[in-house]
Amino acid sequence: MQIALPAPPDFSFGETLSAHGWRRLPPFAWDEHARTLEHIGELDDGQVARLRLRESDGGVTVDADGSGDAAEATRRVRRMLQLDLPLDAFHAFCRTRPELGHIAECRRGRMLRCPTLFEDTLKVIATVNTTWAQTIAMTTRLVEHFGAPMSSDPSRHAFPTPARIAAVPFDEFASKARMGYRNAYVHALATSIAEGRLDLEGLQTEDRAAEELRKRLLSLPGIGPYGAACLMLYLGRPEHVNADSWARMLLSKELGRAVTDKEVLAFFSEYGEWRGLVYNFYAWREA
DNA sequence: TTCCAGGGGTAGA
DNA sequence: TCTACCCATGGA
Repeated sequence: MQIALPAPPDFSFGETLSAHGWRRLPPFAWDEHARTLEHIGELDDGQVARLRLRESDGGVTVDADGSGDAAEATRRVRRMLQLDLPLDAFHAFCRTRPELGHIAECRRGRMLRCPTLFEDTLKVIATVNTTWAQTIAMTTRLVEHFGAPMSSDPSRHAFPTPARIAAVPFDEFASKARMGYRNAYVHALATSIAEGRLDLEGLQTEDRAAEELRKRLLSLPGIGPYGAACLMLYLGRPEHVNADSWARMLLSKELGRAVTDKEVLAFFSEYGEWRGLVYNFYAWREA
């Protein structure tokens, strides 16, 4: 099955994929030569489908394996590429600031997301207080041990659903996932969703105030100010800066001294409602 | 051995 | 609201 998805004129396939490291985390696979992004996911009906995305004239072409539903494939790709995110106001703001002009010029502002908020959330938890190599290793173990295999190629797995993680006893999950103290966060999160006590995906469809959304995200196990800011950014609410060790390092380099998270936040406060996006696409991030 | 990496939870002030 | 401390894991 092939689907041609039109994209808005301010969309850039390459910029969206390179906005952060998500394309290097399984079950994403990026083919640099073919400029193709692959993702394997378990659909609502339990089927495991592989989506292959590539840039095409005026948008994106999606090749979907298996007999999956075109509407669901489309919905997942639109979420992954943030095709429904309006960027005109952000780009207009960027054009008023010399240091941000490159963002509008290069059509930056969208960030690759996973097909579900659950997958994004687990990956954010896997970036906390660890190295990027460990993040890749933890994510790989989640996919290989707990994700549903593809019927056409059982060596390839989807990202695990909450139900699949919740079905595994905690000790077994911890010994296979090896996520350290994050084991408890991930298993508790998956279990609360699987048991119907938490509607995580519902958080993104309800029209709630930014602060209310932030409170809900902060209440999730393993999600603090950094994680909540990341997830809000992915949900199109960029009014918080996901101050990480990279931000502290770069700002301390610029100021010639050690800086705190608070100083990082103060540095970007002038960008108001756009500060989260500005931070992620600030010129120094290209270095 | 010790430190620490794209922080979070908790206690105590 | 802020600080101090601990936290599992694995590489340097």
